[in-house]
Amino acid sequence: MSGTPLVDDCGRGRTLVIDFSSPNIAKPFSMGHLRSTSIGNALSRIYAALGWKVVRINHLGDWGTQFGKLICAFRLWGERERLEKEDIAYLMELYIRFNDAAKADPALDDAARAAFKELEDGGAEARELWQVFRDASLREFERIYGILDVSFDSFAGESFYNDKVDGAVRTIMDAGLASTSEGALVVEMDEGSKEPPCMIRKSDGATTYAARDLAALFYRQKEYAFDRLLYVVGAPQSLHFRQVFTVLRKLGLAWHERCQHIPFGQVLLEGEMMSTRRGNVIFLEDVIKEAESRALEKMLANAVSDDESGSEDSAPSVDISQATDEQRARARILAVSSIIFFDLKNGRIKDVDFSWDEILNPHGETGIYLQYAHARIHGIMRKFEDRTGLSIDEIRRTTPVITEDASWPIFDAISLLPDKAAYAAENNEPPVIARWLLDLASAFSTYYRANKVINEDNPALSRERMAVVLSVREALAQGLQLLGIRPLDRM
RNA sequence: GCACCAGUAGCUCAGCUGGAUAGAGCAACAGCCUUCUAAGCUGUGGGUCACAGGUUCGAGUCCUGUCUGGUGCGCCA
Repeated sequence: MSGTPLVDDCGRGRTLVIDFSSPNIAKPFSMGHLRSTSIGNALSRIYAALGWKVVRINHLGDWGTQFGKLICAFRLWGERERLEKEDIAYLMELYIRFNDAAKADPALDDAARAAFKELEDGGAEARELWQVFRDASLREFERIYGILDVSFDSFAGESFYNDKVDGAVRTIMDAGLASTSEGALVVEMDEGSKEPPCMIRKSDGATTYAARDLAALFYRQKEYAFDRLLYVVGAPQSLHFRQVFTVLRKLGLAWHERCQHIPFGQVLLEGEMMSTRRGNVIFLEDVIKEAESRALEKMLANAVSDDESGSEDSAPSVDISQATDEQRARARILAVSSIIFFDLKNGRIKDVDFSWDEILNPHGETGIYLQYAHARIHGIMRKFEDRTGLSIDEIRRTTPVITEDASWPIFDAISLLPDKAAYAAENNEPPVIARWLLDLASAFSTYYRANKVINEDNPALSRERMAVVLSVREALAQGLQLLGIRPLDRM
């Protein structure tokens, strides 16, 4: 723990259930998946800091016709050894191959639907394949979540609700809300509303996305008795959530008001939606690797120009393979910081066009800038006691005496955090914290340039400035953590 | 066709719920490393806040309409 909490625990005693990340199984983690993950993770941390009890749910897309496709593809071309060795990459290959083949031969789609029906009916072989696919995918996701420092309390995905859907449908029918339309079971929206009805059972009797979400809602309300339920899901699904929440309201369930869809804009590639199937997709790990090697390069170059006091204007050539494990670990955290921050610095609802140049840019309003400010304070701390003979701990424990005008803008910036955190939670907008961090880091950077903290001749000044800088460090660390970013002590 | 979302500097965006001369970053240009990390700091140029009305003492912010763009619209999830 880093000292006293900087935000009020106004959410004490309340429970938040937050559904985020929720990737579809059998596809590698793409930049498209990152948004829900980073926004959801940041919101989880912000609410938790405000005292809420937070239940993080990864509603895995581990059910549906797509598994019929995978099962079919595996029966046609599958090799166990490759699956075990290549995990998710192999699954994706099969998935793409199947989709291509189905374009030429539509009968394959029927076979896929049949295979999914087998799965739903509990066919042993289909079930076994599904389990293998799911396990392989989950292993891969857990690895990525480890890199991102994201965790979940539950991975109960769509398959988990398979045996709960009938109950949910029955509840809706018993309430007299369901009607039959073109052979399917639907709930009509409000009188006079132009919204299409919510379909809860297909004409062939199969369950729908909406029915599974309703089953999940009933289950979560019973299991967690939440005060708020957030769905961090892309904006294109707005209609779906309006329909589902309307069904809750029509059932007379007062808690429908506690459920909220938190939409966000899509990550586009050259103006188009990313699609694993079409192959125009950027994988998260490729971005992390590129950012990491650039960070390492800079890190090693800095170390070189540090040793040779000569002016090394043109970047010295460095050999990344010489990096220590410790340097690699730092570079990775820095890479992840810049990617997460890039995702969180702007309003949720905006679409973002993916650009290597922008996401890898080390200058300006970036995660790197924030980490740099934090690391520089640690740099001062490492030298302070030897040079001044003063104790950091002692300064930390003492109420600072403020005499310099330059100190005030810093404390003013810091003092905004509680309001920002409350506002960020109320509006479910992590970027509010991101913008506050940039303001604080910018104020600090200016201060840092103009006010040397270590001053051997003036202990009183050293004390005051150290107190200022320690407060900045704590606030930066706290803000970064609210966004799910691990602060670095050294760069 | 209907619904939802958006439109602020060349580009990417803030603008915390109506308050004074609209702010950052990137890009461009000009400066700053013998002193705590230059992944930084300082400065310059750049805006009819899509358009038109309305409410108000006051509108980038609220209302109406128009235009432009994005997304979605029962048997995918």
